[in-house]
Amino acid sequence: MQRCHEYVEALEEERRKIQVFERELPLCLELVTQAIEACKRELSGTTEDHNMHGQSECSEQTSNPPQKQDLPRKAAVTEVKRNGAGGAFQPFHREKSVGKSGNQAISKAPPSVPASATSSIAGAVTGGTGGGGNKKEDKEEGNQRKQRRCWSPELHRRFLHALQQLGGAHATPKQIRDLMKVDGLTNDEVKSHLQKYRLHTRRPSSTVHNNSSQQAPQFVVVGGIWVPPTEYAAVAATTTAGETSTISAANGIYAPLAAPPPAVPQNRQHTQPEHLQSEGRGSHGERGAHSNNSPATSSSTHTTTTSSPVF
DNA sequence: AAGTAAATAT
DNA sequence: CATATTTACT
Repeated sequence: MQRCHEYVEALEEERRKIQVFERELPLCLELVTQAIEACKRELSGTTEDHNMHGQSECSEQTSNPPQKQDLPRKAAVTEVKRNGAGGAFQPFHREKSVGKSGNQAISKAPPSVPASATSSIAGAVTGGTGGGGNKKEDKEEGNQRKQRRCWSPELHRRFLHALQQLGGAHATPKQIRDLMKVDGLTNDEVKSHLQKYRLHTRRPSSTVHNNSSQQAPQFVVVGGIWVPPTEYAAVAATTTAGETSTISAANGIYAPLAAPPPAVPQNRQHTQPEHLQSEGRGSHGERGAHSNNSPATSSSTHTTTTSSPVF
């Protein structure tokens, strides 16, 4: 029994190590977890003692007792791509793109693990995708689009941090990823985020359908660097001599961080002769009759939500 | 492997 | 309908 106990502990340690690679080795985690549970069952069976101690971080402990709790011992084959080096596994291939609307119900999250991560960030970082809860058990089906990586503020924070260390948004995805030190984060994911980031940092003008009347411009993007919601003004301040230090407001999206001030389209006084119509992006039949001085033009649709991308 | 555009998912 | 994230392509 003693040995068994030690075995369990060994397994648990193993599991802790694997946990980090939840995304990459879902099956491993599952297997080890199973083993542990099996051992524990046996132990508790042998001994009257209910060794249910530190069960803290085991399988889903959803606060949903009255739920059909059939053991999820059905290893769900999850996509496991990035097998960089000696990729030992190459799961099932997904048959290219499947019909668009056909398969939406059959894919959710991999192995869910509450992951009572040790440090604060660990959770936010490691659990990258897990932004939300994973309900339905995924059913088989070889196809499974990669789980959407959720860029939690934590991740974005790291992203920015890395970006800084590399000075500027010219950093290469790989470099960034390395500095971020986030497990499971792939190059492509970073690349993608970077793309978005760049898109956003670039003068978000033109398309901006801002009516000059719209309250005080919540954020003026002056050659700034995009900063995560609130906070982290510090980061900016630290790194470079923050010339312009006007952190955007609450839902601020952009923040100033001394940078080679690109042409900054300052406030446009009600200049009407300004033909901002830079690109005739396809179908934009909004511009009906201009000469209409009708007041109707005013805020027709309040839906004009100042979009605030969140990371 | 970096950039970028197109495809999808939310 | 707008965005966020993934894929495909170069």
